[in-house]
Amino acid sequence: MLDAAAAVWAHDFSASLSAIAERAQVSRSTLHRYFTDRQALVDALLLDSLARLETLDDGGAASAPAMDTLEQYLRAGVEMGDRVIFLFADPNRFAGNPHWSADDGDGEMRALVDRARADGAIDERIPTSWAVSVYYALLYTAAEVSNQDMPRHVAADLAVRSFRRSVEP
Amino acid sequence: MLDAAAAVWAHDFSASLSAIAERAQVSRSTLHRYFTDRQALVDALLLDSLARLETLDDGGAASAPAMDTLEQYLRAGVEMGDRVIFLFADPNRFAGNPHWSADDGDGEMRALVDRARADGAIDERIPTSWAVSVYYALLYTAAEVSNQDMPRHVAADLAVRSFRRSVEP
DNA sequence: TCATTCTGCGACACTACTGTCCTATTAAGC
DNA sequence: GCTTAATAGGACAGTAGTGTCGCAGAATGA
Repeated sequence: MLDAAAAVWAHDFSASLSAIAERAQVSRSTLHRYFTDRQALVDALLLDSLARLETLDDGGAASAPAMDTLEQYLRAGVEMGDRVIFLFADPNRFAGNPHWSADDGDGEMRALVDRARADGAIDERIPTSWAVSVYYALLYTAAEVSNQDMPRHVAADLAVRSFRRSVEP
Repeated sequence: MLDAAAAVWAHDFSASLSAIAERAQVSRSTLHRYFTDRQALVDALLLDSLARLETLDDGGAASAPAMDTLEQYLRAGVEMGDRVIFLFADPNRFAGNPHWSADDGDGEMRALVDRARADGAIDERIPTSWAVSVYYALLYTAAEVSNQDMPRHVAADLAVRSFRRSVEP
C-alpha cells in the first residue's frame, strides 16, 4: 500500500484514497483499516521513505571524502524513484509535520556540504543553501526522468556529474 | 487576481478559490465573474505566464551564442518568481491542457540546447532531455530560494553558473 | 442627480472525498 | 471441517469546495 501511495502521490498529491486503494488492489475498507485517516497514511509513507533514505545513508563510510558520500547518497536516492518524488516534489508539502523537521536530513546535508567544501570539492563562493537546493533538485529531476526518458543508472550518472560540476571550484 | 493565484498556487496548487479571492482582496463572487470556473483561472494564469516567458525570450538576439540566450532566458525566468514556480512545480500539472503543448517552450528549448551543443557549450554525451530537465530544475530552484534564502539576482547568478558548469564539456 | 456598472454578501444545490459502520464472503491456521 | 481473522462491498452522514443566483450597497460617469 505504501508503494501504491508513493506511486500515485508522486504523480498527484491530491489524489484520493480510492485511487490509492485501486492501485494497491485492495478495497478502500482495507486501506482504512491499516491507516485510520489520510494523515496516517501520509505520515507512514513519509516515515518509511525517510527511513529508507537513512538506511542508504548509513552505507557510506564516515571517513570517505564528503563528496563521495554525497555521490553515493545521490545514487541511492535515485534508486528510490517515486519515494523521492513524493518527498521532494513540493518543499512545503510537509510543512508543520512533526516527522518532517526541516532539520531532519537537512542539517546532516548541510554538514556534509560543509565538509565537502573543506575538502575543496565545493567552491567557497557557493552558499551551502544553494548547494543543498541543487542537490535535491537534481535528485528529484533524476528520479523524475528515470520514470520515462532513460534508465535509472544513466539518470544517476548524469545527476552526479551535474552536481559535482555545478558546485566545484 | 492572476498575481494572487500565482502566489497562492505556487505554494499549494490544491488551494481553494476562496483562498485566492482572499489573497486578491476581492470576494469569491467577483473572482467568479472574471473566471467562470477554476479551470478558466488556471488556463488564464497558464496563458499569461507563458506569454510573459515568451516576451522575455524575444529579448534575445537570434544571432547570439545559444548558451548566452539560455542564460538570459534563465535570468529573466528567475525574475518571474511565483509564475515560474506555478508553471514548473509539477511536470504533470498541466498534462492534457490544450495550452500546454509539451512542445510549447519545450521544442524551442530543445532546439536551443542543440544549438548550444553545436557551439561546443554542451558536452556531446549529455542527452538533450537531461540538459533541458536540469535547466528547468535550476530555474525552479532559483525562483524557489529567492523567495526566502537570498535576493533574486544572486539566485539567478548561481543558477546560471550551475547550469553552465553542469552541461559544459 | 440619475443611470449604469461593479462589488460584496449570503443562500443554495451539487459534487467529490472522507471516515465510520455493518454484513457477507473469503482466506488462514489448527 | 471448524474457528478465527482478514477482506470486499455497500450504505451512511459529515465536510469542504464548487458553481449559480439574487439582492443590496458602492462606485463610476454622463
